[in-house]
Amino acid sequence: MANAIESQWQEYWDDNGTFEAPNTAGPLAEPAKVAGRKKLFILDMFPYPSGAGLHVGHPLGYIATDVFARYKRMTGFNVLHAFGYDSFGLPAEQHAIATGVHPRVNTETNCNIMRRQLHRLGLGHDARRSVSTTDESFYKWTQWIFLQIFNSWYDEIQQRARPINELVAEFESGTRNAGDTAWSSLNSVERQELLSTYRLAYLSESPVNWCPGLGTTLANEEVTNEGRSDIGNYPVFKRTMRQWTLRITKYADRLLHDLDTLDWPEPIKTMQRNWIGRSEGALVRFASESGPIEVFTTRPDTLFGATFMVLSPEHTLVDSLTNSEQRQAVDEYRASAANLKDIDRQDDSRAKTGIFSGSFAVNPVTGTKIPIWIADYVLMGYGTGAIMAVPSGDQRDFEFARKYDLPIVATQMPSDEWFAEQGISPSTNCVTWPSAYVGEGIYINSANESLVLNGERSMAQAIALTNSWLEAHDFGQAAVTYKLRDWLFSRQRYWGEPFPIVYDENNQPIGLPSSELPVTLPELDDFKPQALDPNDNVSAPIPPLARAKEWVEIELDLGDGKRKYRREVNVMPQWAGSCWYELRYLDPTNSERFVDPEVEKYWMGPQTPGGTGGVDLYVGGVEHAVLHLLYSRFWQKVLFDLGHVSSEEPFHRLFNQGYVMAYAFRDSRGQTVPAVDVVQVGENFEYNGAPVTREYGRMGKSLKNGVAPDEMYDEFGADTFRLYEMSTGPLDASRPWNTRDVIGMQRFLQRVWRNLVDEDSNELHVSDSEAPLELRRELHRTINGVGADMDHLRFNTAIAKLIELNNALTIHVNANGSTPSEVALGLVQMLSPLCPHMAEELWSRLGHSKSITYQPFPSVDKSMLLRDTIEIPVQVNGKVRARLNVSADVTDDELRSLAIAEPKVIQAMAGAVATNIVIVPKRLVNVVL
RNA sequence: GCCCGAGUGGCGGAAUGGCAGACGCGACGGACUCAAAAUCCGUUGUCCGCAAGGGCGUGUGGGUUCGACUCCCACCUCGGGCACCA
Repeated sequence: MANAIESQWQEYWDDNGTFEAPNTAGPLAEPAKVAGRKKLFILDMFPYPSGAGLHVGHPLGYIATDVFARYKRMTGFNVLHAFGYDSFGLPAEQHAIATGVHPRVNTETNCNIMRRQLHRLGLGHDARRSVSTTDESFYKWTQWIFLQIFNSWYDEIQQRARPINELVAEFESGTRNAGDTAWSSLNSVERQELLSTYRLAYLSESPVNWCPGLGTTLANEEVTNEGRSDIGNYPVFKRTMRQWTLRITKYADRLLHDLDTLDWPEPIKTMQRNWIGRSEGALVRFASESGPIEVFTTRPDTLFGATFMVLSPEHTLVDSLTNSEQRQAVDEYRASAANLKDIDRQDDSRAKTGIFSGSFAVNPVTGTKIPIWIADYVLMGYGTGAIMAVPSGDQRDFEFARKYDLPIVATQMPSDEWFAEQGISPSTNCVTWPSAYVGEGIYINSANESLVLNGERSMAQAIALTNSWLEAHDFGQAAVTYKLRDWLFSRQRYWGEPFPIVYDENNQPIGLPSSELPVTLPELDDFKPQALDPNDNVSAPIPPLARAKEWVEIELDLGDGKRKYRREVNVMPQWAGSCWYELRYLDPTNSERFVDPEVEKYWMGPQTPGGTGGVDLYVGGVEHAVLHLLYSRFWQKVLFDLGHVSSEEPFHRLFNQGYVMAYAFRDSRGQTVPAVDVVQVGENFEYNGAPVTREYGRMGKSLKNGVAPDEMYDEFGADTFRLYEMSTGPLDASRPWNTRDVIGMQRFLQRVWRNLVDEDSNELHVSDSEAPLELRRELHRTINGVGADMDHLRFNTAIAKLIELNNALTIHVNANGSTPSEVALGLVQMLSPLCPHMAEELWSRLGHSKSITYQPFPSVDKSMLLRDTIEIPVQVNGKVRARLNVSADVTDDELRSLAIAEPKVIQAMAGAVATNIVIVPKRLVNVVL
């Protein structure tokens, strides 16, 4: 019956707009419906519409938010729950390259498949509010927001983004110094170049994975372990390109501090804090033949121990510092480092490698000439891309010094315990220590004429002394740095948002006026990039949009007459749309603004004065802990600073659902292959006849191990499937997929049905007679427990409680032939968030003409939660030896005397005397011997 | 490697300092049936024991506590992320 009932109620909900949430203003306004209800904005991390459609991992979070939304509607909230598609992205473009079918066609097909699969689940979304990031009416506003960012700068004093025009005005009026040259004497190109050093969106040279054999740049995921392309197995080269970058680092401190205001899982906050990676220390300048080399160090107090310097292979000074003798070796080393993945370069267990540049720098505190080395364990993306190496105080520097026989000078005397742990005597020369010493210790070898650290002092004091010395002698100053890097925002692809940017004849980027939006993607006949010689690492990469010549060359009047311009040919990354999509759900059809301010304030604004606003519940996978969740916070803050939104944070409460896990398989190159096509051969697994290795991980497109939900609908129906997904564990835990277990939830629903409806006659057997006291108490205990579980998203235990109630009801029905109506009504109401179709059907059969959706959740009669007698375990030395059945209002004294009189307790005590009797009132007795 | 999690019966899990194994799956036994399916009733951590009863038991090793799945330390294994999958 499930399929018939479910499609009937889905049709009813569609026809009646059951889940449409009223707005306060604009086309979706229904003020009468808004009045007197608190708002609740519930959000799912929207999916990428993959060609494989939905897999059974997707609905875990979607069902959970739907259950929660339905529960909250029953407790009086105006619930906004909408759903959209993050539909730009790599797979659609790859599909287009392979088949020649336009990504838009493919994307629409995939969206429709997913929409159908989700509709079949009975999710209560407001369908009017669905958006796709690829809709022109959507990405028009993604481009508009980019322009807001481009046309802004970060005012360090006010600690907020401000329009770039206000900076220009300050330069013009002279209230702000433009730098070495006065603003008035700069030409227009120089002015633009100066402004670009302030803009929150700017161009920089950044590395890409360039694959000439495919004629395209590749995502990290598309590069194999051996540094070749997944498709075609061609060589991949790391090289730099001029790309858009967003100045997220300006927000590092606010992104860090505002985490404290959020109701997010603590581990996610920790991950974001670590990702932002704030470090205090000093910038120090070392003189060299090629000018000063600046390093960042968290330990300026160890500067006397800096016996060499190390530059990242990508450092701009490497060329000029390399002498002719070392030239060839350095070039070879840089080439090999270029082909390493960053993730491997950060592997501390890897043997250190490096090469001497041939040049020296001067340690500012000792005046000593120290060699400058180049090594890949120093990364260009952190600090200044160069370090001072203190081998006695840093393990990586220590290993490097030992390998290349570089000098080691101790600046702190380790503790005796440390020497004991290392198994060496305190007189051991630091050159032969087994490892570096990191920690507090008496300073030694750390003094020059004007800076003396030697002796006993705290690290903080030594750092402060060094920092002020550096500043006084113009060698550096205290500084804060972050691991967080500015956000590389260009992709050399087709299927993304075009930038609303054109270049003038001076090659200066110009933001288009809003009237030019949206900048739509040009049509292309062929999505295949122009392949080159696989080893041609010289020719420039040509992004797909660059081949649309008529689109690229454009004539515009931007206020100074018609001129020729050239469009930006990169596109935005997929993150762009997901940075603000939740705002568009609020006002999806607005053509004047990205969202009506009044509507935005209602759904996103702070609910209490001084409170934090944002989405009330955001549910999604923990894999988004740092990137998506940091990028969208950044965009929200820019929009907030510019006065476009009323909440400084986008997502007030975050909940991470676990993953549905499944086996996945990888080929010899480390690339995943589709799990459905893998065959087991004895103990081993093969794909297309080649051996593959098995692993276990999150179901999804990356691991190619999805299982479609459609067969669940066919075999069991949506209600059973929903219940199964919610019952298999706590929402935040991952769980393996196991079709075999689904039947249990179907049996449960069938038992509920049979308790209310006679199978033979199809008539209700619900009676008006009162439920006996014990059954009524069971009902109210269940209402109490299920309500609390629903509030805390503990749907698995809510379901267990409902099963227990129904099992008790079955015993009653078997004895009495009918279900008391109070139990029938309560059970159906409690079930309705979880299995809404069956609940609607039973509700209707129980004589109600309106949907159960807005019926109040049953209320608890507190007097029904009492029990007459309780069972108290009695422990002897922590082991349960007996149980007491006592009155529910038993006193501690009664428990004590009953416990020690119990024969099994006396036996377990074996004649010994109790030294203590611990009594937990009305719960437990522990006799301690 | 670094950052963040998780390890409990044959399986998914419950219990957040107080009775380990709720609830479900599976398995086993019984009822119904010509039979099977479905349904209903019962048993089911493990070891010793005919039983009564007892020993052991929440990844491993230590610690705190009257009492630890729960808190602390170390380790092992598995999962998520590591900036161009999203």
